[in-house]
Amino acid sequence: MKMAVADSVVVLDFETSGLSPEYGDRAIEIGAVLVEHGVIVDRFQKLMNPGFRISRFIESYTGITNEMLKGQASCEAVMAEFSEFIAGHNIVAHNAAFDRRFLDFELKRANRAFQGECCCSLLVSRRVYQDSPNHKLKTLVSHAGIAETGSFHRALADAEMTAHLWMSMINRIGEQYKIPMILFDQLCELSRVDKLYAHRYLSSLANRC
DNA sequence: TGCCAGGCCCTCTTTAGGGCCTT
Repeated sequence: MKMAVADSVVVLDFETSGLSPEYGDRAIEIGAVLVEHGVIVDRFQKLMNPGFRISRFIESYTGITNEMLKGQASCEAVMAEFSEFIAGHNIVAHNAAFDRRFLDFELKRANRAFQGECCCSLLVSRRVYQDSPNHKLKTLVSHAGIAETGSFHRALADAEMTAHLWMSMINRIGEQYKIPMILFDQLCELSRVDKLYAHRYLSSLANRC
């Protein structure tokens, strides 16, 4: 198992055949980046064959076609490999509840499990970027002045841009509140603080510095 | 072909309803 550095996190994104594994939906692509000390140092991207044809809507939405999924490894094989990539790390995702459901579902089918903590960049963004028109990933990337690294709705590109959004929010907190280093656990706590009290919470962190 | 979920969050609220966000 890899040893995680203190200031590290894996940012991940799933493309799936639909919204709910409970209704038979499966992952079709996983993309993830390992961020250490504010720098992307490793990447993981794999298409996976769900064992059935995906809908035209998903083909259009993601750009991933049934033809592209032919001959790809099974979800179980890809997730067994991915479990090694995330071992020992905490994870971040945009609307993390969605990705966490698929992560747990697919890992279970691969006889694996994830033991780390999970934080949602969407919830953090609702507190840090309260001036954004909405909190879709694409809007936030534009709002924060982040360069697009690929096509939206492809797993690795979305994971990379979510990682840059994550770092952008950390930098914004640092600049506004003079907090030189905010910890993963503190960002998780921020995501749970009532939106109206986010400023108070961050000010309290600044006072402790 | 079109549908499915679930948690957050706001307000015309809290004994609720509906939009947002993910695919």
